[in-house]
Amino acid sequence: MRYSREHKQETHDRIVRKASVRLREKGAHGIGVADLMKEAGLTHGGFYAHFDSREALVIEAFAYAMDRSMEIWRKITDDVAPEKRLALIAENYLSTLHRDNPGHGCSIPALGAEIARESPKTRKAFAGKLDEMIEMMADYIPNQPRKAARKQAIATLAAMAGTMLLARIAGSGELSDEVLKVGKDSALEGARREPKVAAAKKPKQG
Amino acid sequence: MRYSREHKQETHDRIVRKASVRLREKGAHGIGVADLMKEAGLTHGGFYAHFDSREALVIEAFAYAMDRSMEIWRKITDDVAPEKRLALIAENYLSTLHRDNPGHGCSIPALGAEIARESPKTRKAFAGKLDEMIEMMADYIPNQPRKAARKQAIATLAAMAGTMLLARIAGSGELSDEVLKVGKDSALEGARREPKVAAAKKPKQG
DNA sequence: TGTACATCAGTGAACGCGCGTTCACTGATGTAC
DNA sequence: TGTACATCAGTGAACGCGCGTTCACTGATGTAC
Repeated sequence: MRYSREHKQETHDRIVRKASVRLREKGAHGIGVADLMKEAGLTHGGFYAHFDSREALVIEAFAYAMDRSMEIWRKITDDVAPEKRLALIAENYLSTLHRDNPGHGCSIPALGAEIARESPKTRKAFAGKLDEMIEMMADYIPNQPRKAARKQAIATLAAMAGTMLLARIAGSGELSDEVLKVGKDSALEGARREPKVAAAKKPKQG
Repeated sequence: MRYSREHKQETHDRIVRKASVRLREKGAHGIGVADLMKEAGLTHGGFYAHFDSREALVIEAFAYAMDRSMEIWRKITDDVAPEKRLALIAENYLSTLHRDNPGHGCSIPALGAEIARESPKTRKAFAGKLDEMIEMMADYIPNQPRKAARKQAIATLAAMAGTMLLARIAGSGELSDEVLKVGKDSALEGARREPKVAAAKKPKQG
């Protein structure tokens, strides 16, 4: 072999890493193979030694981005009391820093709509990671039956993603800041409220 | 003039109408000028008699789509009690019908991310319509100071758009239906809860 | 140990294709007389 | 009234361009002997 055993894997990973940033910034169709390879310090011809197609890279880059998001969540909640974790994640998520740096942020508001329109294979890869993320959020909701925790996780993630989407549409001015602020208040309030509501609901279902 | 006075305007409107459907279905970059003109029963060469550029059509088509959404909201809430309007809108919004027909649905989950990345001009046009939509939703939240109503409108719209985005990522299976259901419960609950929190003097409805 | 060969990640030109846009032209109709 | 001309929405070929993908080639390094 020409290069050391790990060399190819390292290059592959570098392409994925750089692509995951640029794709979130510019959209799933917003940047070409040649430019993505240039980001990784390579020329475009070598692309197909690493990926079957552009779409295959999009899938990998997107999965990588979702994993990174979840890793960040784990890190920031590492030494935080269980009942405060969800609120902390929401607060981090709904920051101007996140809004203004889509390249290093959550893929859902950045790429969700586009990837939902791709081939079933791509969409399913996205859906799988989405479910992982929901499960992870549910883990951060203590003192609740699993089903209720999962519901709250879905509602919170939807509110977070929707708020970020609206904030980015609004730009970076007054309306955008207002949207982020409301999203934060609403998420924090939801985190406080939901446990009681879910507990009271249970006897009602009979 | 070759055609009757209204002919050109009618053609223009037809292009915008058809484009607004296809763009929501396929994304802001998912369909070309030639195909959009074919949708309207024309050939691509005539496009520039109606629009300065493709982007100009995207702006018009998107604004049209937002206006249509607001018109639908007005229609379905027309003879409904004021305090039930927001819940009715959310219920309609978070339906499988809406999820499975993005072409005739809300532009925010369909085009939001892409348009937020376009030129400032395009993004601002979107932001203006977003604000209109927020204001309209705030009008449907009675018995509240305006500022609180606006906050609730933003939170509800964000939750609605985020839920639809997640549901479309999830496809049309179990996870997707779960997402829609949770979104609906959460929106209805929010509509019930918020007024009490904001205004303690409001009498209970049971 | 040194030498010859095999490997294959990466290069860069080239491919076909579809895109947004331009442009000379058409021909049905409005207008002038 | 009828006739000649002007208008301009719409046509379709053509443009330059960038895209994803292919391919013959390169050359540094691993391996065989």
